[in-house]
Amino acid sequence: MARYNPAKTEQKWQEYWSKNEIFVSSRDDGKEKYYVLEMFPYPSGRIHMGHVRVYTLGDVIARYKKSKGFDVLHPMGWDAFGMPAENAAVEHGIPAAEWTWSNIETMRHQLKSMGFSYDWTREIATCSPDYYRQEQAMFVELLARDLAYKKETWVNWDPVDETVLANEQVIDGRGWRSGALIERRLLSQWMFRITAYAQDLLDSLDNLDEWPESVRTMQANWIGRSEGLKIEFDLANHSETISVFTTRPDTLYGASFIAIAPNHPLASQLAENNPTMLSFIETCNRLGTSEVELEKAEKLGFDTGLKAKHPFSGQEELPVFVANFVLMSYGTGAIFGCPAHDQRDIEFASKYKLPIKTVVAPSGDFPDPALPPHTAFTGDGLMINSGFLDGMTIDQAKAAVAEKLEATNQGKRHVTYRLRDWGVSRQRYWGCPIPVVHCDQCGIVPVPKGSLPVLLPDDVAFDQPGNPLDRHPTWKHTTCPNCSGAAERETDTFDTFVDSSWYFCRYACPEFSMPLDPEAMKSWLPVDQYVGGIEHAILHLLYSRFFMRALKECGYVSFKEPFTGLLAQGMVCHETYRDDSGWLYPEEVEQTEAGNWQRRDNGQPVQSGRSESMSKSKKNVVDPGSILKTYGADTARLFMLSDSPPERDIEWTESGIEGAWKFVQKVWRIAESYEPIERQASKQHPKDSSPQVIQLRKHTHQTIAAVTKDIESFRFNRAVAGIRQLTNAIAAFQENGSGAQQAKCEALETLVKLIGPMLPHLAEEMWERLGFSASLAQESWPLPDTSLLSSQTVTMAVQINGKLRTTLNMATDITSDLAQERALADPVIKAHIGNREIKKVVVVPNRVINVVL
RNA sequence: CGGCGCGUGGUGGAAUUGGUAUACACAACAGACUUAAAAUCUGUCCCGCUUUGCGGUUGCGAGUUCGAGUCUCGCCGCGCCGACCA
Repeated sequence: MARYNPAKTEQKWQEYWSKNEIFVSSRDDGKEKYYVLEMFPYPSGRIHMGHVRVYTLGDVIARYKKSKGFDVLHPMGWDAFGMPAENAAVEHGIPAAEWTWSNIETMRHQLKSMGFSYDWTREIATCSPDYYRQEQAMFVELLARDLAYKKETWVNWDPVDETVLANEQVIDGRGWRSGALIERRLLSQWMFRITAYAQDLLDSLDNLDEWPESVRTMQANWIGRSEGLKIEFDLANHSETISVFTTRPDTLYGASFIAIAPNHPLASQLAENNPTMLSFIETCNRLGTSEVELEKAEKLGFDTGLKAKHPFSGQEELPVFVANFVLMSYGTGAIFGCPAHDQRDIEFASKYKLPIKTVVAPSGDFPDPALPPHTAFTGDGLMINSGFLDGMTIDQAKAAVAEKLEATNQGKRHVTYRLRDWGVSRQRYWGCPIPVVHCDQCGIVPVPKGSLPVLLPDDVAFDQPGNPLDRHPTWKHTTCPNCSGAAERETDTFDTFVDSSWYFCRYACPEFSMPLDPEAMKSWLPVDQYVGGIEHAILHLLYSRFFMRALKECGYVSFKEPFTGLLAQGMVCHETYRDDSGWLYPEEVEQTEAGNWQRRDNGQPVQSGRSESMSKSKKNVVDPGSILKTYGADTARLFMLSDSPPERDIEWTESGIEGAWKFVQKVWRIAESYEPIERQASKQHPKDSSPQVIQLRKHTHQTIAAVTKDIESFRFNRAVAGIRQLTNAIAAFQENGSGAQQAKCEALETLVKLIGPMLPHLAEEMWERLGFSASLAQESWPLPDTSLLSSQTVTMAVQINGKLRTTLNMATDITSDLAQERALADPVIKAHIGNREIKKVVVVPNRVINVVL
């Protein structure tokens, strides 16, 4: 008996699928469409285990849906712009484009060897001019609709690399590459007006019921809607007014100061004639953005000398501070401080000896002796010391203050969001050029659609820090499309999140001459099932949701939610190993008989650490390439599906992959040992079969029902468990009597169909061996025979006072009375009851009988 | 500090959504086959006891219920995310 040879078999079927265009999608109006998509990879060089996991999950769904009769769209492409290509250019002198395309080549080959059912004719790469020209065309339209604009914003500036850094690239106040101290700088940046849709992005989350609750909550928190009041404070000694946003207007009588952000316009104005204030503001701006520094940062203020008039009394004057904890980017950039009822304000007030006036009386004991001193009371209570508000609840007081201030035009109810507009400018080379020119005469002029794409130049130099586009001898010099005078190109490129905000649309019409083909959009979009990592739960998904709304406004699409269903899968983890020299790869260590770890090369002891997400920096990675070579794609796929549910992290283990390998071999052995019988005969199941034969048939059909349900709900680990049980039943089946061959044949054919989406190569090979000539990939999913699903008898639990005492077999249609009678007649139960009195008997049909004493 | 999630054997995890806790595997141990190994097959495998049985067990403690891994409250522990959002 030959062992299953994955290398040979897998290649055979991959060639077959490709040659016969099994997975090339085209719309057939007779069928319902199903678009399944996994997040496309960044072409970093080689695929990693995370890719294997997410693409396996998507492939199971795609193959399953195809067998259920859907017109499936399952494409793949490349998120191909981004920093690593530039780093390769800097470090190894390889042009970014060349590096990227060669990585794509390698990874495409690797993905193909995994046997994924992609329609490769629709492949796209975001770095291809065919792709980014369309992105540029869409940008021009967003610009025309004021959904894109240029604005001065504060950014993290790395003075050594001469580039803007994202928050996550600033580590402890220093640039992640250069190590230079990061400055806050005001730079002119391109922005997308995502805030225009803040409310809709929030409201629509309610309709995304096929998304995980956690992702919806994260998005809602990110958008961060708060309702409050804008209050205008007149100044006693200045002509300006200060507009303040608050969610606690009820505490207005407790106000003891006003604080404005260091970069508030009024602060800048005052600092012009006040060097001390200017230097205070500069200190604030230098403050790093890292968590640690913010955590430690003391609340600091600078008294401007201005006095604000309390809107109610008009008499009371509140000092106006510039304070480092007030953010210009939220609300109005100014607050009123009510120390008694806000933790930040009480810290500030304690430092600067400002009054602390209680206006909300707690119902219980406050201050709570258990709490540290200087703790603000933020709970519920009734208003005191607050004039006309006294005695009201917080909510009543909020409404009363809003009403009164609105009546006198000193305030207005206002909703504000934590969400900021999306800054899309990057001072980088390897990205989509932003298609505008800067003309001295005409200002910012979009590049006309006929002149697109604005191509990235190939001949760029990385010998200096900063953006090579900016230094290119010729590229940025051009003429104004408007006046034909000399003009300069925009040298910023797009954030790569822009590229990934619409790629899923382009798959539907990869070669269309305009951004999107309306017909294709109608046929395929939105994505029915999106699969990807939880790390993109906020930004990528939110940006895509915004982009669809923007495209809808431009008339390209008619929907606004891009992803109907979302499956967020967990990470692939592995133990970490290290010794004095640093981290070690799993293949560099081995386990001793005592269970300790040591180095393979010199036997020195090695520390093993906890299991963490696979990452190159900790070297706890396993290369899919070597796994593929040793075990083949099907085994790797099975490992990813068994044991753990998709949304949870999985631990990569040697024994786990061995277990998957053994199962693949076991299934193959069953197929090998089986002599195919006459096809016609197998269809007829005789009526005089033995109970064992009927049992196998029932098991087969129950497995179909269970596995179908499990796949529909993405519980692949359960599906695998069910398939393993059926496999064990077939292996153990020794009957030869009437109907035995037919039953075994039916079980085997079913098994092959059920493993089809998970182990497609093995399944095809077995299908062929069972005597079928057509590809399994084109077969339909089995339907259970419902007459075999129900059983005449069921095992019921009999409890006494909720404690299991025995089990009894009963007919499924037995009446409750009869079931109760039989249970009470059972000798075990009788013995337990003894001569105690029965208070009550609860009968749950086909489940349990509980005798209450 | 806040938000969200999780806690079931040595391990990954099941549990018909309030109804027989530990399915399916991994590891371990014992046995069969073998000159031997690998592979394969069979058996044991939550804990305790006075072992045909009895008692206990889903992080800990309470509650609701005829019945709780599942619902409620309070602790403890772990993980992820956010971070001065007025």
